[in-house]
Amino acid sequence: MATLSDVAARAGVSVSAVSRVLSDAPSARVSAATRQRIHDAARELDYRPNFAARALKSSRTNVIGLVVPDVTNAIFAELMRGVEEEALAHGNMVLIARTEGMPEGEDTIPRLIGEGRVDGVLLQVGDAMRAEDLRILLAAPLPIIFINSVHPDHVGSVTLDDGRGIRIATEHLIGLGHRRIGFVGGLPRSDSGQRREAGFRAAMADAGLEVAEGLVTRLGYEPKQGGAAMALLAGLDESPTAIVVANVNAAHGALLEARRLGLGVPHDLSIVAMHDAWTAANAWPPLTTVRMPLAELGRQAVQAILKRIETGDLADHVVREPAPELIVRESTAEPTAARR
Amino acid sequence: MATLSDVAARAGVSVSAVSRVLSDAPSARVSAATRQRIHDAARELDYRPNFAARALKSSRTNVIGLVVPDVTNAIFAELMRGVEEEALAHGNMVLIARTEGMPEGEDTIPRLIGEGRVDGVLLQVGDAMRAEDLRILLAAPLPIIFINSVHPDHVGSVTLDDGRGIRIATEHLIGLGHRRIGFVGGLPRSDSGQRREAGFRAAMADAGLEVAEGLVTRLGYEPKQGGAAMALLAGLDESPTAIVVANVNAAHGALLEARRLGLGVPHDLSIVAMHDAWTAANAWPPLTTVRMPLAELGRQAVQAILKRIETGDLADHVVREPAPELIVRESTAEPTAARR
DNA sequence: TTTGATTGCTCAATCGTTTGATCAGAGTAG
DNA sequence: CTACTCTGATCAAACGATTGAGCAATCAAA
Repeated sequence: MATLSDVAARAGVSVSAVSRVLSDAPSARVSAATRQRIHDAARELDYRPNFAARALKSSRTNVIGLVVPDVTNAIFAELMRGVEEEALAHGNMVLIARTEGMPEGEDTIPRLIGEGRVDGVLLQVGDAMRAEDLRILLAAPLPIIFINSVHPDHVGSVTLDDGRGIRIATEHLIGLGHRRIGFVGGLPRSDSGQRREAGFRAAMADAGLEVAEGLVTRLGYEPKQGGAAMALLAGLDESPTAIVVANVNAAHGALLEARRLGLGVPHDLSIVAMHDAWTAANAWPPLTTVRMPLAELGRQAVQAILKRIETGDLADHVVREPAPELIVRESTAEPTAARR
Repeated sequence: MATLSDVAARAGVSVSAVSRVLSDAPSARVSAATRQRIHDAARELDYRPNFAARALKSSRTNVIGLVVPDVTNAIFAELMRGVEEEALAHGNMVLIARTEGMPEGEDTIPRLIGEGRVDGVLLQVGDAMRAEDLRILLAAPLPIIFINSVHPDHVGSVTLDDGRGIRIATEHLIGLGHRRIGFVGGLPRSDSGQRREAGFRAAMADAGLEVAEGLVTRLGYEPKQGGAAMALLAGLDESPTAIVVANVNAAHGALLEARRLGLGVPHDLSIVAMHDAWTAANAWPPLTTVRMPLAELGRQAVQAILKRIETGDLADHVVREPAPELIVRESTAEPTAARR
């Protein structure tokens, strides 16, 4: 690989001249002719700055860490896409670290921040994140932006308008004529879970409908947990005619369990889920969902962290555009007369 | 962050002594007492080597690049898990780069290799990888291991025993009594696609069954393409009673299309797919699949590239253990008398 | 013509590690 | 007592880029 001094030699100038021209430093006083020769030489040698040298000198790696619970998730995939695109657009790369299901004793997080590998971290806290890792991250002298969660002692987050998304889902069911509506939520300690449940309650209240406490579950966002919630709700004396599921992954589990129990969807039970993913379209019946601006969330998270790194500015921001969108597929319908 | 010289100062020794002790260089002649003081000081300061400085000096980043078509894919997720775990076990980190669906004009690949960000690259070639990116990768003076594909002018790959996997799937259908079996394959130019189709033909031949050419499609691994293949096969005069789908993602599309067409699975049509993923268990009916050792593939790919980096050794290797495993769910059954 | 400012560069230190070369002192052999 | 050989360290030069300081030449103003 060509170095700065190779380019300098070829252009017949000093290394510093080359450095200044190629990174067009404002303090560069270089004639147009020299400038041209430098650019030519760099192009001919296909010069690319060695990132280790640059990082060492400037203590900027142009890498941002994306710490997520689980890469498998179709939802994170969309988020990652936004993060990656925006990062790239600003000349940054993304180093992904997973927090769940890691072998015992691994130390990715400490290494990520301790060895100076990243300029900042985008953190999506999952249900099973180790408290120790979170502590280390918060204690680190490194910019951190929380994605879709807020932390009591930490300013700097980008979140979705979860309440609005769930409200749209709930209003869809209400509009179809459902009155006994259940809620399959995230874990109670989950920040987004609380916001989603609040959205559900608000929508119900606005429609003058009562929320039967037995119809609200808080088991988690995973398919298995969605299935467990479904089993719970179906076993009730007064089971719901429709459910709002706070996460599309849980909705898949719920759907599977409903089928196991012989419940026809949407005939016996309507299901609407938050977040859209390709799996929703391929489910049977295809799931009605509310699409949230996940890619935009990722993009704005990157903007937030870069701003933080460059100017020190810090803020909590809610992503409202593009607005949540109801994708009506085949898992929701009017309640049957018998069950209304 | 503490540096080597901070540690040296605290231990009352020179920087080089610290460096040698902490990276326990064989050439280090240091007394046990000094050694102890150095270790203590390092621990007290929570010293971690600055990775930029280390990379600059040793031209080793301990980062390996994982270049995949698409992170969304549940199949890659499993692969990534294996890659990540094995890399971590050897003190390496993983930088993920996506090749499909990237904005025009991005230059991730050239930057990845040109700026010295990675010690080597694990490359999963997808259907839509840009020829230019592939050319750059092959031309780069950087170790590259192909994952589940082989390249004519390149030694250094780790592949699955695709033929064996498809054979197991096919034999399952034959065992159930199916004789008119279709194949939903990958694109003809795809390396793995060819191996899978060959496995299918071999299994059929061994059972003395003929492969009707109209029953073999080669549209691709994506859900949409699986759906298109399904439409094609269902429209045939002599449609199959069962199909082997070369990829579970395509199987989801096929399943959806079958339902659209009013085909009952498995009553009218059995479906078995290669690769297992959580989506398969959550489909309706849950898909019968052949689980391939994807995580192991990832692990061995890492081993291969580290070996390549350290010793220069290069080889093409097929991952046969753990052996492909048939996961019988509910999408396969004996053919109905009427359609046998 | 001297002074001062401006232009167009180059010099050299520095970031934190690694590593070959060097060196003082102790021990051993002759 | 001299000549070696170890032992246990230190010195100093890289790696490649950035950046403040310096310097020679040119030009305008006094």
